[in-house]
Amino acid sequence: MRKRLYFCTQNKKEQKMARPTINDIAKALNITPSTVSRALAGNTRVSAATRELISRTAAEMGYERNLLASSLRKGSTDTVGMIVPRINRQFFSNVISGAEAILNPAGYNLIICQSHERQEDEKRAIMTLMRNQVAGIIMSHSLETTDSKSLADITKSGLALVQFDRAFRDIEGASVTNDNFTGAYQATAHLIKSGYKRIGHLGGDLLSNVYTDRMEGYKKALADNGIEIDESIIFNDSITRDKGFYNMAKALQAGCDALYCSGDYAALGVIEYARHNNIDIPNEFGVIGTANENFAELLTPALTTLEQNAFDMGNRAAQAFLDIKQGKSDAELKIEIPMRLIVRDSSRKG
Amino acid sequence: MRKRLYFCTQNKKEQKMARPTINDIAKALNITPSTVSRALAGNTRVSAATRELISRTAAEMGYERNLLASSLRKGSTDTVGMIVPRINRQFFSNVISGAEAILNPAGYNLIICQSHERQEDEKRAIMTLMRNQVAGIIMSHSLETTDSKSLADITKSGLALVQFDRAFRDIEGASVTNDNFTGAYQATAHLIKSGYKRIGHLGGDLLSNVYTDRMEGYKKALADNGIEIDESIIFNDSITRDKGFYNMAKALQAGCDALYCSGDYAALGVIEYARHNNIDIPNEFGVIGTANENFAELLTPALTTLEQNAFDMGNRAAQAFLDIKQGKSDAELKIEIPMRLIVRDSSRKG
DNA sequence: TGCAAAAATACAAACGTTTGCGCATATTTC
DNA sequence: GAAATATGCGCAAACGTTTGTATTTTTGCA
Repeated sequence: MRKRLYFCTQNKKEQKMARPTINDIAKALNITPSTVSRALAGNTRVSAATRELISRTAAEMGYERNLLASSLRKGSTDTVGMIVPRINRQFFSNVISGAEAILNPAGYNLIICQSHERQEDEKRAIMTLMRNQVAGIIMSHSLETTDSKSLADITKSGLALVQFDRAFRDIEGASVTNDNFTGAYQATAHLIKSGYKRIGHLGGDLLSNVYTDRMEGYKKALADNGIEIDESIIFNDSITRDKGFYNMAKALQAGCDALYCSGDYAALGVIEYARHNNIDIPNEFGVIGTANENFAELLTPALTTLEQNAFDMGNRAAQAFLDIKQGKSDAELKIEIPMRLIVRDSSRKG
Repeated sequence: MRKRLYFCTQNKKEQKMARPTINDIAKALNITPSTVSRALAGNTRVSAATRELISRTAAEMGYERNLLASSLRKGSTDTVGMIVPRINRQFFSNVISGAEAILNPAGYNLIICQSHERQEDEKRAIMTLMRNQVAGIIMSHSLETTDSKSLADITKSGLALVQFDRAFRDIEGASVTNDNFTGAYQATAHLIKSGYKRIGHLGGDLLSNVYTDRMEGYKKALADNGIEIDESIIFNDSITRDKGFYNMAKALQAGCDALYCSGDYAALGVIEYARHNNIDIPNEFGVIGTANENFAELLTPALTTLEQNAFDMGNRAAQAFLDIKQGKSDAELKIEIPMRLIVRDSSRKG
């Protein structure tokens, strides 16, 4: 079998040294590895004196616990997996930061995977995470993922699952979502109150709860204000900048004087179309976006938008994971976060 | 000792089942675990027939290799660690994506840590990654980290190290950086050619090579064009929006009519100050930023900026890691990427 | 001083893989 | 037809921990 390189006290200066193990420490002190292990774990079964001695020599030798071995033996890891569609979206990277802010202090580490909005990548990510024996998975599913089967497999194999933002409702485990319905309701109501008369909607893919909920909120606000719903000014699958630009033209043809958009990028397209065609926002036309992307406040006019507090969502998703580990029942772990309407120039009809 | 839950063929429907191991597969087929292991690894020492049989039943039983055990035995993992100051910065998240695009197909997984620009967090991250036995570390050090000691420890313990963007030059291992000097030179030269006469500089912390190089490039461009360097219009430690706003006032007092900024956020502050004070950009005042943040093109006026191709940088950093694994010498692995000047309205003097 | 109880440490198995070696059986070679 | 080679698989050790149990040492107390 292979030989082990034993820890050597710098016989050549600056030499690369094999990492010392608890066995090396044990050998150096003429004790057994089990005592070393217990000592480093702070177990009181080993005397304070040797505990001190051990941790000192461990530090001297530059010992670092091998988490592979440790986790293998213990049968559990302190790693949680996180799957997001894309890491380079303001929203998702902030959710990640938020989750990290809770999980790191709790002793967990994060391993991040991207699905790139593809179901296949998502499945691969789930497999990778399971193979790495993560303690749980926090995820927002890809847009391609329309059935919840692969997510169900996660909980079935005993892993903690927390869905966030985009969540299947028929799945056991925790979920943290925005209250998209109420948010969209408020945004639409704000447009009505501001005096816009014919308000359209740029929505997203209706296979996702996120977008159906927003559309429903939009419709309810209209209905509650006695405005008839006109399906011809509801444009689904329209959350990109291009689609926003394109559908703004259609909305204008249909006589709209305002749009509630399910995404800031779509709203950006709307503003750009208006700029190109000398349409005065907000006086002639009102726009509200969703997400509060970092550019929203920087546009001219600054974009009114529905904020989804990403960092907070990450916090709560992480907390939900910890709660599951503590044995809280799933029922208590379906969390809805209110959205906040940030009113800026793009909806201030003067 | 603890009992193992053996794999059970769904005695209750939908029951949570323990993950099957190669031992379970072996038992089911009345062969030994070693054969199973070899079969699943595609080893030709086991016959094609049994190989087929094994991989079929493995699939049936829902077997997934336990990477903890595998890596422990093999003495190496397929995980590489990545440390960035903040994940929710456009630049860093794109570098991560770029690295992932190379590493995933090569069979590696990424574990991401944030230093939050704090040296302590960075050290902790390094420790965590080492404990997790990563195959290498790709990182951009925190601004607080002014000596390269903790980075040196990485290579000393035999890990592959790739620095990107912010890199200590005295460290063995690979590095991928922007050609900040030439980039800044070009940006400044462009301002000169556009007819601006008194060009100042909003720089960053001079403890970082990134910012000293940019300042040197700026100075060289002035010198090459026969313009005297005036230290009073060089503002260091000024890469935030606030500082940009604040130092724009000072630059104006000092008679500047243009600024080359080491960051888009600083340039944003400059533009905002100009807007508040009715200063016409670009006619009265020229601005160039650095980074091409996503908002740069959306500002009014659109911001001329020096692009640092983050995705490409991630690609190359990952490739450098793979090269190290292949045994390429460090000398070949000091890579400089050219920057690209994207000319937009903010520097078009009319 | 002796003896039980308590404290400190040692022993050994186990986590799930991988892999060098050995041992059969099957195939080739002269 | 015997010797040499290939093929297919099993055995057992090892990776570095953790932990239940056993053993030794120390302590307290009569």
